[in-house]
Amino acid sequence: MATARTTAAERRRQILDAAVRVFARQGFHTCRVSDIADEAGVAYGLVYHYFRSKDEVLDTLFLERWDVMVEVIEQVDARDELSAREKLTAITSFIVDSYRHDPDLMKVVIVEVTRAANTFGRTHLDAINRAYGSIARIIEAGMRDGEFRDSIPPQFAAMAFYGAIEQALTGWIFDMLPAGEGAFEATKVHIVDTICGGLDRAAAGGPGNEGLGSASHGE
Amino acid sequence: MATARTTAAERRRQILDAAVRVFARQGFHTCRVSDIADEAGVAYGLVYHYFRSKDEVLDTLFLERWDVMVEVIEQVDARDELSAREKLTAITSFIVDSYRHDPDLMKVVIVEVTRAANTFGRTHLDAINRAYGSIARIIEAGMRDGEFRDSIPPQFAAMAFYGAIEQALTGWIFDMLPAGEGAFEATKVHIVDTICGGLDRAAAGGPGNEGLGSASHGE
DNA sequence: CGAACGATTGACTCGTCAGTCAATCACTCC
DNA sequence: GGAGTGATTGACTGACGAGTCAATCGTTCG
Repeated sequence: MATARTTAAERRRQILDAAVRVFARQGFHTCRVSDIADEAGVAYGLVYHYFRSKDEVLDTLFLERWDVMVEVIEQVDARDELSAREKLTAITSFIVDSYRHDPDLMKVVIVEVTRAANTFGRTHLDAINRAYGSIARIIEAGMRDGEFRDSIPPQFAAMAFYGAIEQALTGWIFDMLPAGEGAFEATKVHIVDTICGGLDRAAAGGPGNEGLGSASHGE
Repeated sequence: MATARTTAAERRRQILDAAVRVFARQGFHTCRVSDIADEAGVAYGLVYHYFRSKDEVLDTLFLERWDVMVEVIEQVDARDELSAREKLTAITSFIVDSYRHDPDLMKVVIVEVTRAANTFGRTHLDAINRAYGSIARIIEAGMRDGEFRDSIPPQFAAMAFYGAIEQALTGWIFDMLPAGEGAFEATKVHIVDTICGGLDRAAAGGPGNEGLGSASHGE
């Protein structure tokens, strides 16, 4: 179908997309390669024509997404007109929107790689650390400018910040936190508000800046 | 050896302790039951004399520790003389000290169960949520008393708080954060400082209360 | 001493998959 | 048309590891 032709790239994508659904539904360790093939409507062996191993499928999925994220973080950092808090807001927005846009993929990235650093993430620790590092740099700059207090190590603050985001997504993934359209925007504000409230030199009062446009999306 | 007698309870413990070491070293999914038996210096089949399955070994390890933690959290909450911030400090202190006291066990609890909610944690989601709930209640009370701002949902704040702790431990586990004796006490302060700074109604300035004694320990 | 009973042993069974590969198909180009 | 090339198929293999179980050991107690 679809014009006598299905390109190699399309087939590969088809398998990757099926893998996302299967990993999200059954988990990486629990599913069989045949489940991926079935979901993609493709023969077992074809998966091995496009990927060296089951691991490589997950690796590809993770890196595809993570690289986009790291790049977005770095682009955000480069926008000199933004305050540190606005930068963190933009990053939060991008990640939450990534989840809104494709919850299955983010579930796989987080549950199977990021939060599974022993099994898989070990391979990707560098990639993960690159993200932490970029965030830490934003926070550090904020401290230098006097926007943030400097009594907390930037590296730790970055982990707390990213941790809060990941925690929110995890809460949605496992139904521990109410999801739904409304929750997304509200949570963005809460994340930044919680973390920055603790970083801001001045203090108190309501949330700082809201309604900042989100960073442009991946695909 | 050891006086003709090794009681059933001791043997069981011996196997559990070996399992902690093996799980911490190789990961739950990667290790074989025979690895546990070998590490314990015991025959393969004996593991099945004391436990129904490999899973039950991990379950036991997790619940033993988690139950202590939940109980400590509830005890801390009951101490009316403490402010909400002091309660959070006590909880942070307990968890960080748990890691200091037995890093392998905490690594297993966090990496293999808490952070792997898809595989295993699913079974333990209730237990995990009980902890979040107790923390949320402490934060909610702090809001009622005017100690904390009430613009953030307590449930979310609890996740951010626990998330920051877990993130710090994860950082130590995977060498992403400097560990070492000094780091433990400093990190306790940073965790509470980061989160409460964002929760405190008033603001600014240095960390609030330091040097609060930690809650009494498990065993 | 010698049942009796639980602790202990480790070889074995049995199911499960990841990965292989020889065969077939479909398209292109001469 | 038909040879060549790469995509596609799915039965098969080989390894691995959880859990079983019949046999042995050691202690206790009559």
